[in-house]
Amino acid sequence: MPTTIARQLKQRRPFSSPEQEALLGLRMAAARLLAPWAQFLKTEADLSTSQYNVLRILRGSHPHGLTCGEIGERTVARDPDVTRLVDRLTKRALVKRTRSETDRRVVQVDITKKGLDLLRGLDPHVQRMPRALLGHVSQARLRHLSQLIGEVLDGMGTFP
Amino acid sequence: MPTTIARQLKQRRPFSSPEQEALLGLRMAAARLLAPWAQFLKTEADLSTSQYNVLRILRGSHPHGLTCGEIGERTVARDPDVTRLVDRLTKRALVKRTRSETDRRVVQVDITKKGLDLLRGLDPHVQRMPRALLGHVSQARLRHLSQLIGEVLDGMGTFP
DNA sequence: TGACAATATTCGTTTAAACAGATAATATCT
DNA sequence: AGATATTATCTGTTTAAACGAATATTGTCA
Repeated sequence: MPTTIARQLKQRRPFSSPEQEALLGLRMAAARLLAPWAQFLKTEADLSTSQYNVLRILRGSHPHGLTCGEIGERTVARDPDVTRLVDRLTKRALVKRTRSETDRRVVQVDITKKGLDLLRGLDPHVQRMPRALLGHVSQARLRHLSQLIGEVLDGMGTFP
Repeated sequence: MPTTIARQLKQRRPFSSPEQEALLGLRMAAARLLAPWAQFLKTEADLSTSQYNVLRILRGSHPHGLTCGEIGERTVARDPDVTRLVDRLTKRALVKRTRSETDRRVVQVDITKKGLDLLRGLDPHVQRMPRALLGHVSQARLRHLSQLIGEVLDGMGTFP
């Protein structure tokens, strides 16, 4: 018996529009995916999701590093908050700062060996997660799902 | 030109599996949906998403109210944390507590008129949101998306 | 040179969430 | 009646995020 989103939400009434149903479905899926993920990161590596994301970004541009501004752009955070986040990561020696030689205002933040090791230790679980959470859906359907999500993301409006 | 999730993520490599792509897609969609929502609730009504959810739940069982334990079950929160959340809502007179007559250990938490008014004021925006965010995708495709998400939610594994 | 812009930081503050531990009040069961 | 369980609270603490405001340093440009 196929389970509808309304059923999952223990909602009596059907949805008033396909948009409503899709949005609620995405929100519910998100909640069920993100919470375990955040939990896992915290217990396993004592990282918040933002911290993990920043580390991932930095691994992506290793060994060049990124400026605080660039990090802020990619994570939609404001400069002072980036500074503090980097502070916390620096305190644990997962990243390091170096003044740029060419423009001495900017600071290059780069992931350290310890940071890379931490991420590498997490990688197997990160690899495992998709199958653990989505393994019960056929690959053809997952491809279809990705296709549709791509369309949703592409040109998604703003709210409010 | 269709946009893939890999493109949205500014990722060079394609995904190693459909599961990975779908999971990342869901996470990204979630982030882009949930952040504006949280932002909106905060600026418009000074509510956190958990607070809003609790109010919604209470509206659903108005005027009977729910015990703290029941609220905790539905929001996966511990009792002391429920108490504090209810504290905050009580301080703003959005909910009220009443000792149960039959079992004087339990406290019935119920949404107040003020809380109902607050929710009602939000409702139009809540109605508007789905179209604002997803209006660019055809209804047929959204129905398809909901169908797939339903399958994902149904029998989703656990992680770790 | 001097005004202005850009970059990162510092400081202070507020907030909600999360967790642990202890306690009061009441029910229930033997 | 007494032991135990349940329900909600209180207390204390830690944490990260978020916001505002100010500041030092450096670069840019007229």
